[in-house]
Amino acid sequence: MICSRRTQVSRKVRALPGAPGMLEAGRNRLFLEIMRQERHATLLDVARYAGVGTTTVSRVINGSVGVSPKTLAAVRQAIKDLGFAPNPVARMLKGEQTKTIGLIIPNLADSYFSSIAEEIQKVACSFGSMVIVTVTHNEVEREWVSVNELARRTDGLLLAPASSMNPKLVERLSWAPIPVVCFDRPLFHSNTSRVLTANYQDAKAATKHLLSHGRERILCLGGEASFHTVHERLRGYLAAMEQAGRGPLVDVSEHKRGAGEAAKVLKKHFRGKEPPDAIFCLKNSVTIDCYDFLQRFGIAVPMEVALVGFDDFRLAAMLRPSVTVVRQPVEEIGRTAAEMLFKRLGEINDAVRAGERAAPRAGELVRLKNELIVRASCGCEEVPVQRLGSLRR
Amino acid sequence: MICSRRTQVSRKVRALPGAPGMLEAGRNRLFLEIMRQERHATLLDVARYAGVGTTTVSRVINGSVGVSPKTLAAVRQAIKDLGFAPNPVARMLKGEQTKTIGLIIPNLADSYFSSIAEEIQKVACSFGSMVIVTVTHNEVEREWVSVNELARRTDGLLLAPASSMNPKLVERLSWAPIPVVCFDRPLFHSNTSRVLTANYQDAKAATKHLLSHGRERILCLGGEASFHTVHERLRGYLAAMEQAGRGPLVDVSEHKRGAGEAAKVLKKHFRGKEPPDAIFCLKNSVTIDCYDFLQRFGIAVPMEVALVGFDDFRLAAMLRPSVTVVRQPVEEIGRTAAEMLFKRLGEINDAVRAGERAAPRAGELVRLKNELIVRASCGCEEVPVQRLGSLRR
DNA sequence: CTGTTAGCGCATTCAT
DNA sequence: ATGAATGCGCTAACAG
Repeated sequence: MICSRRTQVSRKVRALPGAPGMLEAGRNRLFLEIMRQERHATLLDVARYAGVGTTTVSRVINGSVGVSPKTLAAVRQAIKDLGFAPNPVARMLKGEQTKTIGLIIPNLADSYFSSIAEEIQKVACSFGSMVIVTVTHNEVEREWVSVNELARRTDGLLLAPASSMNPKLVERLSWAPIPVVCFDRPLFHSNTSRVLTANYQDAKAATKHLLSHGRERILCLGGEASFHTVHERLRGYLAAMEQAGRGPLVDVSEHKRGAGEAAKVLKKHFRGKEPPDAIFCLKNSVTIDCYDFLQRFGIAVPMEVALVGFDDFRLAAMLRPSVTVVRQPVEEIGRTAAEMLFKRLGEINDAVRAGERAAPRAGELVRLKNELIVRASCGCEEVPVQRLGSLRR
Repeated sequence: MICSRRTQVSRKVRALPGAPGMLEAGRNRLFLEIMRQERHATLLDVARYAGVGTTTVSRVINGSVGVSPKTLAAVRQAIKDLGFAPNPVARMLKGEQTKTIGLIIPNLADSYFSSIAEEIQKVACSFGSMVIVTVTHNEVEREWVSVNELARRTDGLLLAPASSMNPKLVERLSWAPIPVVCFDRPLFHSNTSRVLTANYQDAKAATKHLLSHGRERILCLGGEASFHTVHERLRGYLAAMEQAGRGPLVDVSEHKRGAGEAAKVLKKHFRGKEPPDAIFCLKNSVTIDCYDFLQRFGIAVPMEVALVGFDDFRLAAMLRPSVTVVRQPVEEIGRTAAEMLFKRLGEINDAVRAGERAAPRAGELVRLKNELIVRASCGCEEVPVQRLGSLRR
């Protein structure tokens, strides 16, 4: 967008004869300036070149309705000759759609979110929109800034809220004239649509699975309990334990970066007089840290301790023992959220071009199902090694 | 950006008395309209509210130089009261910086690229810019579209070219008035800056490492050889083998999605009369597929077959045996590329606000070093299990 | 069917 | 120190 000579050059162009059937000389000059990339062709350039008005060109760009075949051809040719493409920024300023959506997630390096981002990207692309991604690192402050920046330059927002309890943000969003769809975590007391998974239910199921293996002292190891997702999973665990008449064993102390913290917590538990005989991890990274710990200290899985984690991860199936997990439908989450947003965007668009303001609609809630991927760490059998015979002759 | 009632409301406001020391009635009306989110406050609103001109408000926003303390305070108050924030889109249209950069990568779900994206995001944020991400899936067509879309609405581009040999794109970029930095892969015959890693050299080193373990029949397993990165790594492998006087053993047939293909290829090799005693994988996903195959068929690593892969991956250290890899400095790649872009952007900005067009500068080449992470799969010893004593008392 | 014109919100000369 | 006026590129009333 930086183009220092633009102003001067453009003045020159504007001084050119603009009558239909422009002089060859002027035409060439115009052509050259643009070809030399000194600036982009504008609508006006095309109009002049084709010897028509700007409106006509505009019409040709957006649908070509009500334009005589002859002019149409001329304009098309002009567009081609000049390599004209409408300036999206100018369109935005006119209050049209920006053809851009915002995606606000905690972290791009996390495969969970980056996979969702990939899906969202695809959907957006299919709707002819681009995606601006911002990262919050779960900090409400950064989220606030992102929302405000994006609200002015996007058609809609896809948001994994840094906190589910954020009245300030809720108010801001009710304010904003753009639709928002939350995913992974809800945003309480707001009427934004949400795409969530059955955290409670499937955590409960996972815990029950462990219980069905005869495990009694199941340690529930948490991520930060402040996240609604983790909170729900914890609730599921507690429900299952209570239902089974077992006392809960929970440690949701802060597991920040690095295996160090997890190891410390685990050591404490394994030094106790009644060490756990199973562990249920509420979060991807905790599962991995935990596995690392067990492996490093030679604690046999699943014989001594069974393990189930929430969230699948690449290679979970390739570890020995392979790790049983609750898998979230990652792709589906992203796809669904994006589709909901574009659906709403479509409605708004229709409303705008028909009557007035679109009817404010209460947000929907879509709850997706997770899947318990049974592998070996829970106590179920390992997939045996395949026959070697076929290879070694 | 969709706001159907805007036009009407704004007309009303514009008709309000605009004299300094605006009437309380008008002031309240203005205030209410904006507070009711019927529209965003504009520069003009602020000016009217504060009883000053738009220029003054503009000055206050950008630096506040040459404004009397009294007016300054008044304007600041007005901005606060009205919750005014400048519309970024309008600024863009004025030919200012868009405060947006474009990131074009093959895939967001790939942890290599998503980690890079995360870093880029951070850097951009620190420069007050947002990032629009588009995904090419290594298709030149999609890349072409992305570049063209982004060129008009961003200050600069960060690009992992779908193909290193793309004259059309090269020409288009020389055209575009925005700076481009390529990473991971170069773009031949273009003068864009590049951030690459020492693929050749470190692939050679990795191969040598395998050779130093006495391996003789080292199979080089490839990704798509069309990528420059893979090509370079292959060259490194070949150089090492030749230097060691060993015949190369290469299979870079297409390894598309799924372990199926890799398994097929590997089966062929292991059924041969002289099966490989080591494998060097040129690409992350191939390494994993390969490991999976070896594990599934019970081929002992590193005893029967040693394994080294290019690109580190999460859990490589936790597999048993752990996997030796060449690790690319992922974060550094992203950070460096982004910083180079913003440096260039700064130069251009300076040039624009000083004289004229910034001097076109030849692109730099930064080549980052990779690191051979020695773990167990190459034949080096496994890290032993830690003492249990400290845990079990 | 087609052209003229008036803004969208801001930054920016050029006056005062 | 301050303000009026102009235009960035485009769309959409509103005429012909």
